[in-house]
Amino acid sequence: MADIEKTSPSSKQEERLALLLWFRLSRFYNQSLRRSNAHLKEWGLTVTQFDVLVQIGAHEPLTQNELAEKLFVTKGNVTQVLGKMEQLGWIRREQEWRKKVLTLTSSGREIFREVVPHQEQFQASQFQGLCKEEQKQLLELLRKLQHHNEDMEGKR
Amino acid sequence: MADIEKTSPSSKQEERLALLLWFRLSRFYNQSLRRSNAHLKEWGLTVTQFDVLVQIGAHEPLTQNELAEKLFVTKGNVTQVLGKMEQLGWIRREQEWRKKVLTLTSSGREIFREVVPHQEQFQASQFQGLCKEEQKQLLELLRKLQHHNEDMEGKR
DNA sequence: CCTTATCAGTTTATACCTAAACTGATAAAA
DNA sequence: TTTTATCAGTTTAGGTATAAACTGATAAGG
Repeated sequence: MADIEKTSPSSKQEERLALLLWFRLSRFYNQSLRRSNAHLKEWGLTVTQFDVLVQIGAHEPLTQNELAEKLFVTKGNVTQVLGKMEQLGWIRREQEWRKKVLTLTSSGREIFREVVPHQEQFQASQFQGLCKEEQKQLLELLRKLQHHNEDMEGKR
Repeated sequence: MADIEKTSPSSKQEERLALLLWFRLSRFYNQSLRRSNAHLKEWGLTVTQFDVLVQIGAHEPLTQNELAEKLFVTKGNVTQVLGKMEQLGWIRREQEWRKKVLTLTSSGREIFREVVPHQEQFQASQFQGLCKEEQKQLLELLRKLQHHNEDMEGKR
């Protein structure tokens, strides 16, 4: 990983640090994602589907647009994912006003109740390399990054 | 984001913290990814292609398998991505022994030299919400997570 | 009332990524 | 030798994601 330094010997140290941070972050993220998918396979669902179940389960009823915002993905993506999940009988989409209202079916709720605790436990195991204090530190650093970038977004 | 707490009122605090960490991490990661892609569009390439250029540029010659390991993706994925990049004339694949040796073409090298500094600068701007000290902290936390999870991987 | 804007969701084209099965070649063991 | 294992890369099927163009409905202004 440290070989990134070979990339561009002329660049400033801070810039190299940022590139290194990005590589590490994406490595950890992708590793975790892959593992979570493998873990959730036991219940026949994917991380994306899990995320959708969590959001609808915690906030129903909500619209597709709201869901897209919470998941931080495009509405086009939500359309696709929900199509599949509706077909599987986990969620309902009901036209109401100019929006579509999302709710869990009983089968969706059952999966939600069963899987969430397992996934929470699994996710905890992924972060066990850090003690509780460090986990809070990480959370705080991520929060700062978020805020800063949202501000930048606003200024454009 | 704090609404995750509503998900499962019975779960232990540490487990909820882990789920929260995961949501924040994935949010920041995906946001950064999207922005990087938008930024790199100016030069007509994607983050994945940039990563490939960086790795080949810094380590050539290397094989597809080595590239897959460095990028932490599957070899099937590498096959696909390189197919496109070969077609665009940025890289060369030469059969040698039982492996394929990857090198940059002159056009690939040119892009590499031009884009890397810009992307480094851009990436630095993404982490500007943190001071240098905090950036090092974040790097260290990610390193710890990595190590812990690689150990777990080994034990299976 | 009619026109125009806005808004929720869909579609399309394209790229990324995985797991798992497969191909073809080299190497190792019998 | 013949068989078997291993190894690098490819293929396939399926899921995830985007941007951008589109549809159809409601709302707002003239």
